[in-house]
Amino acid sequence: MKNRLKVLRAERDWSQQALADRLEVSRQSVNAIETGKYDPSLPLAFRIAEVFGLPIEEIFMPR
Amino acid sequence: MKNRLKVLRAERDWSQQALADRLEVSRQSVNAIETGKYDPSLPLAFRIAEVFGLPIEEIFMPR
DNA sequence: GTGACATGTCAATGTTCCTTGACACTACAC
DNA sequence: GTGTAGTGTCAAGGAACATTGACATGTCAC
Repeated sequence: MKNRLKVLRAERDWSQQALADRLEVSRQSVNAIETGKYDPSLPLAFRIAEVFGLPIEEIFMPR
Repeated sequence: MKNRLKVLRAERDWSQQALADRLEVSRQSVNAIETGKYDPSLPLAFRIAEVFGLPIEEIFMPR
């Protein structure tokens, strides 16, 4: 699962910590998802989509 | 996380086993997701969306 | 009433997600 | 140089996801 988190975060000039705060997860979780160590849970994916105001499909994509 | 799996499956007249086969997961996993025991992983949610030809947001919803 | 299918659920096990706490490195300000 | 912010990564633990195998129930055809 690839994702556009890093770009979306950069567009908004948010640090990993700032995004983590908005998502109410740890900074390590944001970093792990961004660097592809694992995928977010579905509920977290929904929160990420909400924070960025985009559908899940425009943030995450297979492969 | 609520979901419309049971209805979507009924519309297509698929058994839980038939859906599980298409998703390449166990029947128990389909049942557990349908009955709300837990949420699917993000990759599985994508496969579910693909199988039904719908965006994730039209199958799963918060609360 | 026996057989086949569909569904719900349980136990036990393994993997993945998410946590806290820590350490290293870079870059930039002071 | 010292301090601070940002990022990447590790270890260890707990919570959530997914598995196989099994058993119970109900329905429907035959």
